This record gives sequence, structure tokens and C-alpha cells, in this order.
Amino acid sequence: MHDEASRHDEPLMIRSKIWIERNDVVVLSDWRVELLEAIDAHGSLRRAAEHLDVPYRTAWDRVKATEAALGIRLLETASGGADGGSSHLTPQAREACRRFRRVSSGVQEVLARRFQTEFHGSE
Amino acid sequence: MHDEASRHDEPLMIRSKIWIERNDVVVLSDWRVELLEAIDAHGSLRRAAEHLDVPYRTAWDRVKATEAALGIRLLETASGGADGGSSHLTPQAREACRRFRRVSSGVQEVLARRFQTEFHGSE
DNA sequence: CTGCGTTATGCTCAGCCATGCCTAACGCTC
DNA sequence: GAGCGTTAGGCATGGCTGAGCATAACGCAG
Repeated sequence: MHDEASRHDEPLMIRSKIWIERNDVVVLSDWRVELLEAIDAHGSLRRAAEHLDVPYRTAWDRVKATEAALGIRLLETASGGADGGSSHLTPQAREACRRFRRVSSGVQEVLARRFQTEFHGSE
Repeated sequence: MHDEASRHDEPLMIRSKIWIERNDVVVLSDWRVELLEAIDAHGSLRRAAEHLDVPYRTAWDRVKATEAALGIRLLETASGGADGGSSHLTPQAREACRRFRRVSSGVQEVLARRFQTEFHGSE
């Protein structure tokens, strides 16, 4: 033990995660919303995945899991064509993202401010 | 696939985690603070562990990890004696808990209120 | 009809982490 | 000194998750 990997030269950081679940399974999370927004921005699941530096397989899994948990269709996809294919968000997907953003907005900033006050960036 | 475990009869729930880390290792978290407070309340690591329904081994590991990451001594322990032994928080441990509580206080309530507004308890 | 890039999905494997089991030391009581 | 309950820690194991690999289908361009 005592690998001493926790060197004390780096500063402390406050972090947080926010998600929605049902029956102990994740329905929506900040990361998943990021993924959906990246898909929307790139028009492609594959490009979104590599933009977030996560395997395509993983990204696809999460989208499917989210669709199942949320019970709504999130993507309108097309395979084949000049560009190989595409993925776009459904209106309900965009609405879900917006709602989630409204729920979680500002929390990290509040935490960062309080953290600064209590731990003043060191310990 | 499609194990259909995500039945839609149960309501959605908003959840969150808050923690402090350094160099990607957890230094303090809401769960760890709970553990420390339970130790303080019971005067024993073992009783705190079973109160939180977690193996003693795990609880002890987390305390040690927290001490290492935080760089301060958290427990004053004694083994042997009439009661078998005891664990009590050091003043610095209590101070760390208080600070963390001040940082994270109220967040869950705010999220719950917003969540209620956006998803009104269903979907 | 061949090639290309994307969607879609199954399968395997490795790594991590929690859990559990075991042992030792301690110090009080009887 | 035997017993008890607690702290302290080593070690094995099992399960879950992510990552990687493989494959098929699709539809347009050339």
C-alpha cells in the first residue's frame, strides 16, 4: 500500500454528477445529454463518439439504453448514401435535453464558488 | 437484449453526487462524509459500517484512502478494552465534514424542485 | 457492381472494484 | 490465562463494465 500516487502538488477540485433514474437504472445524465448534443451538432453518431473520445460501440449502447429507459425514440437515423449515413435528434430528444439542462444549470458554478470559500483552493 | 427490466411503473428520480478530488482520485465525497459522521455517532467503525450496510473491510478501506488523499489523520482509534475498541473523529476530520456539508448543502433540494418543475414527477 | 462510410449488433476479453475470508494484535473482564 | 469485540490488513475471487473485434446491411458515387 501507500503507493503515494496521491501527491499533494496538484490542487483540490470540486466535482459533481447529476442524473435521472428509475428503478435504479440511469435514464438521463449530464454525460448522455452531452452525447446527444454532440450527435445533434455533428449529424453523425460516429463523429460524435470520436469527438467525445469514446468508442462508437459504447456511444451507441448508451443511446439505446437511454431510449429504452426514457421510452421515447431519440434518433432518426439513416445508413447508406453519399455520406455513408446520418443520425439526427428527434424533437422529443431535444426537448428532453433542454429540460435536463434547465434542471442542472448553474449547479457546478455554485459548488465551485462555495468550494472556493470553504477550501480556498488548497486545503 | 431488451430485458424489459426498465418498467415504467416506477417514477423518475433526480439524483446527484458531489465530491472533491485531486489528480483524479477521490479525496472526499458525500458518501464518505456520511461514513465519518456515522463513526462519530456510533463511536465505532464496525457499528458505523453495519449501520450503513457496508462491509467493515470496505468502510475501513475508504477511511484509509480518505486519510491518504486528504493528508490528515481522521480517526483516533483504540483496539482492545472492555468494549473491544473504539474509533473517534479527530477535530480536523469534523472540520472537513463541516466544510464539505457547507459546500453541498441544499443542492439536492434545489435539484428536486427544478426536476419537479421540468418533469413534474412523471415524464 | 464495387467501394466507401455509417448505422446496427453480437461476442470475447481484460481490468477494476466490492465482497468475503482469514489472521493478528490489543486490552479489558472474569 | 481464556474469551470477547474491535481495529488492522493481506489475499482471493467474482461480477460488472468498458473496450476491442467482427460482421452485416444500407444506399449513393463512380
